[in-house]
Amino acid sequence: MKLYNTLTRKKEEFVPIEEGRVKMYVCGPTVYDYIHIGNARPYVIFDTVRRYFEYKGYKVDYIQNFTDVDDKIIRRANEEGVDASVIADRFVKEALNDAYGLNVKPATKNPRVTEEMDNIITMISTLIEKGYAYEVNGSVFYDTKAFKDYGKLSGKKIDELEAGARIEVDQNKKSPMDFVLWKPKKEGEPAWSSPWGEGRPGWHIECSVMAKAYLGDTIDIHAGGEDLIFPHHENEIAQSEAANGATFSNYWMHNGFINVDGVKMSKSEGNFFTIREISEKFPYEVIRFFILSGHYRGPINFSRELMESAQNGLERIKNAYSSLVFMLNNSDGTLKEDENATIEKLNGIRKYFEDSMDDDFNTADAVTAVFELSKLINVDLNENSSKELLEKTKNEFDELCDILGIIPAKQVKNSELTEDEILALIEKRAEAKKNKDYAGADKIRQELSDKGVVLEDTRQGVRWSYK
RNA sequence: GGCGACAUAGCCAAGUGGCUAAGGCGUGGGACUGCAACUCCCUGAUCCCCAGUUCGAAUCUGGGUGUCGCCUCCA
Repeated sequence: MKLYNTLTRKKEEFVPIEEGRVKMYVCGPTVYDYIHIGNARPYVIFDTVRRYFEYKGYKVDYIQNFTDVDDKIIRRANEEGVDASVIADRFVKEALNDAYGLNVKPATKNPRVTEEMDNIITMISTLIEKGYAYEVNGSVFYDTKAFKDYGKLSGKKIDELEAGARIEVDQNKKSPMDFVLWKPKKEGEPAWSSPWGEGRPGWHIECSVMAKAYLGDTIDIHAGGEDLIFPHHENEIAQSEAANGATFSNYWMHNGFINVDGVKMSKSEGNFFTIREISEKFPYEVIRFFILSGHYRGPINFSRELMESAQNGLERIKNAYSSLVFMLNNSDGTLKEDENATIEKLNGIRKYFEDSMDDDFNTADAVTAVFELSKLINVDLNENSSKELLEKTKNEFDELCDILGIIPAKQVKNSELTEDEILALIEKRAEAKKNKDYAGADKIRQELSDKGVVLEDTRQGVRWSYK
């Protein structure tokens, strides 16, 4: 397996620290609002990475944090007149709901900043002891000049950064590039006690601490959005490697951004979409499928047209799957002589899928493999196919879709009618059709449709499914 | 200003030296069909421009043009 490592800017063969195990840390959202389509991308992409590792037989430790202390959370809490923890709890819950909807497997652990204060204070203390951090008036800053590798991930040089720095510099800092590890309490803000007084941690320290706490000093893969490369991930490296005296992460993976109309999505542009909003128009699974249809490192554009395109494509896959299940239910027998060619095709499709995923998780090509499989079902299989072949096809379909996190089956049990009642109505309609009573037949089809059951007349007979 | 990414059909999108440049959506035509849906067949590319390397380039090199991102909270 090869994956693109931001640190070396090359595709590299993946070699785990511990055989058969992958330690992954993915930067999670700040919980001040519902997660947006941009957050959904790393959720879906790295969940798919995880699923593929698991398919390959690895055990994956998957850690994704929630940033639950932050200016934006505090601001919102003040607006609503509630405690910051109320806002954080609410949106952690909502983020988990959205992740569930996107069929993201639960993380091994979702640590939260507020639950890691002891570890945070310990690491900051270590950094001070080792001479990588200094305290001024209740603030603790990281001394970027003390860490000689600073800039190795983003390819930036401190001097150039200083020249280009346009931010208002905190007078307490030794250098403009130094970043805060601990900030003193301000009135009306949540605070924790520390050796440097009441306060709260800076943003970057949390990920270093949580990765260490749950995965150890050196992890296999650290992932997140490309905007996190600098300064967030650069700072994490500086913190972790200085404190632990070990390589922080062997591989760094970054997903590209989602644009809207070719421009970055942002609240100020007014082109901001939460997953919740989108899910009112398009099912979650379409959002997931849409994200997987492009390469994770490139930018993708978000628009209604593209979502519709994704929806139609997914529908095609689902139709093929229903057709397969329908054929399977009415089949029997072992593999026939003339079916060997189809078996060959199945093997070829699986290989294509694996080759694609092995090459830096090329999900766009992996999706193509699923389309090929759909085509195979529609063209090469029919009512005379053996049960063995159909089962083999279904197994492959299920496995590939499971890696991508696509659920090909139509939703189940979405009707007040029992299966017997449905079959009875189908029988009744067949009778009407036989008597050329098409109005009557259509009436029954409409009745079923109103009750959530869709009928389709295929060459092999009437196929029904829930809406 | 510094650093970086990208440019392939109407749209989306793979492909990083070598058969007729995947796949999806859409369009148009046809088949099937009582209708509908599904499905099938057919339908589309001087691979941004120029120069170079090579027997051979979408793919490598140089230059140009264009779009975008990071450098400030951000997935």
